[in-house]
Amino acid sequence: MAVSMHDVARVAGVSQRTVSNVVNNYEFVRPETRQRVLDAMAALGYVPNAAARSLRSARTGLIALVVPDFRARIFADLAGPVVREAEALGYTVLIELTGSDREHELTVLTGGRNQLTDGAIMMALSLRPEDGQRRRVDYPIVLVGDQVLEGQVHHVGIPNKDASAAVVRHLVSAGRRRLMLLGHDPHGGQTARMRARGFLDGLAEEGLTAHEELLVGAGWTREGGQSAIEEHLDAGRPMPDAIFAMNDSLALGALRALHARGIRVPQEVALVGFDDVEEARYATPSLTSVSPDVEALAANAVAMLHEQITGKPSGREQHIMVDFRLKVRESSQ
Amino acid sequence: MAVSMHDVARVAGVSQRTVSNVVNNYEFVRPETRQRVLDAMAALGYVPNAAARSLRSARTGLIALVVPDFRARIFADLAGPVVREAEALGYTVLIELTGSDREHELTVLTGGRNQLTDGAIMMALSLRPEDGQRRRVDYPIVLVGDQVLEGQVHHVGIPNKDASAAVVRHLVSAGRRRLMLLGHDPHGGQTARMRARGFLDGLAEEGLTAHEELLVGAGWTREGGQSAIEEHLDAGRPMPDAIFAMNDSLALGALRALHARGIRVPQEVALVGFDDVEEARYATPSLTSVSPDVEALAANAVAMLHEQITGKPSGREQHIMVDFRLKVRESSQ
DNA sequence: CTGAAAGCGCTAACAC
DNA sequence: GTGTTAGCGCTTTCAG
Repeated sequence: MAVSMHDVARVAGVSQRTVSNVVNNYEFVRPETRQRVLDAMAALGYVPNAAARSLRSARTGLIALVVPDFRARIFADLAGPVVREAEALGYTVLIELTGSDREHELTVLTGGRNQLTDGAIMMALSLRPEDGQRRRVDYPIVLVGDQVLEGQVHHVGIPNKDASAAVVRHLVSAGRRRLMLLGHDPHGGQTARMRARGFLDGLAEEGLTAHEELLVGAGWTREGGQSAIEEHLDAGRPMPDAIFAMNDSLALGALRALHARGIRVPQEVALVGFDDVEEARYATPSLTSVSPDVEALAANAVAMLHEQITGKPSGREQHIMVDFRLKVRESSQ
Repeated sequence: MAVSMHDVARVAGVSQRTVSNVVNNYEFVRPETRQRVLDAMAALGYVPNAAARSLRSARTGLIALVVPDFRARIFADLAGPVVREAEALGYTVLIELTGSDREHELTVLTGGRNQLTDGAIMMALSLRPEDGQRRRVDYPIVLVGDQVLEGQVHHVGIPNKDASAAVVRHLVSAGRRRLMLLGHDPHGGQTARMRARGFLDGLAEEGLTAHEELLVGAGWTREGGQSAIEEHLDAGRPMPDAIFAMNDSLALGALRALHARGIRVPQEVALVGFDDVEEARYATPSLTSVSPDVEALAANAVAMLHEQITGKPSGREQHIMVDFRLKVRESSQ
């Protein structure tokens, strides 16, 4: 059996209460008493028991990070900052992988399997807006990304619409006029819809209109991007002078297809992606991409969750949009 | 306050003990009693309290996955399989990020900050062999990757040596003779040393010897690979007809440098990497790479940890090497 | 098969 | 400032 507070108290010649006070940095302990307790703790190798503490305090100090999969770069990028921010507030992060399964995501929304975590940060891909109603109200949750639920659900989002419009402005100001949207999916998730909206709004603001044949559907993967471009070219459809791929995977796939067909980027076609994955910097040519502020995403999500957990009245907005930057690289200039 | 077993017992008209039996799938409960309890649980929305359970049973059901950083692809690749395997055995996975900090890795080795986890799977990069002595014996740990500590530490490894020798055989059988080792670091970590060893042994087996000037040091990053190749070429050192880069980042950096200098891959120089990151498949030309069996790595690590936690006598080896495959792609043929 | 009851280690209300 | 003490919700020993 591990050493308990009781053992420490006995060795230090104080009561358990005093040991607890020291462990929890309670202010009013005489310095010499504190030192005696600290010495006893060190001598015995005392480590507080998390289970007992959370049983008593009804808080576990654990928060869940619920993501579809770590293979997709954006989720892996999120993990580091979330862990760091959480640690700073005294939480430990626990991973939960949903595989984008709707049932699994609903389970989290309705309170999780057991009372293991104080709350969750979730990147949900399969929830529907009306699922918000099913949320268990006393389980703190912050949604990250795009899926906005109905009801009182805190949320930190990526500025898909604004950033997409910014991409259009960038391309048009560089003299491009025939813009292709790659990865179009009007009945897909909110991410796809918002990025398309930003693209179309951006065109409209510039006095341009979208060419139907340049709104190209494709799975949001490299294979998707590559084959969509190949098919487009092989079918002899109108040639764009710029391509906005809805994420970097699509863009890198497109780049490969263009390269294989001998079409020069950016001379003949400019190319812009979204997410700014690491590879974007190292592609040939390096890829212009939208870089959402992931650190801010993590920091806000953890802070909002912490506020819910501690029940602090929030001065913060319930919905936050983080900032973005357009990293202009070789592929678009 | 949440519903407790006591509440369920009262509603079902049984004792708390019986509820516990039902929750834990204890066999000898009369079916009708079981059903009554189940109904009561459903009616009250009962969820077992993890803290109380682990306080009582001295097991938390949590295991820590300790990695340097999720940005490095290999760690992200490991997370999914580990979580799945752990789940199958009834564990939940908790992330701990060390940032390759030796102190942090030592903390884990010596038992972790608190008794929050039943054990840990660690990918240690900064520990030294002698640190094995400092291990707290009653805290189950499985090391993953290469760093083997002295003493009784379970370990699942990647076959760096064998795989590197296989790369050499592949290149030689394709007619290459002047092989460069990129990323050489004879005083570096065990990963670098074992891959170099495999490379040199492989050459020796083929009756070839390594040219000193073709053992090229470089940081294991794209920048490292790129600048090392650029310098090598600019200095007019001997030109290899094949390059074995010790990881894919190095290889992709090298590819960029070769491309920039107009050297054709694989016609003039063949190129092989290690790790088989996703980008390897999508590089131009696609990159031949060693693909360690990450699923097996995860499965073995979790199984070994589980055995230590439950104190089961292990029929399994204490040190396991997982399998690998050489994915031959355009860059080497 | 089921009931009664003893803690697991800790926090915090209550005393002094 | 410090000691006493009552549980938090659960598992498990001992009876029946």
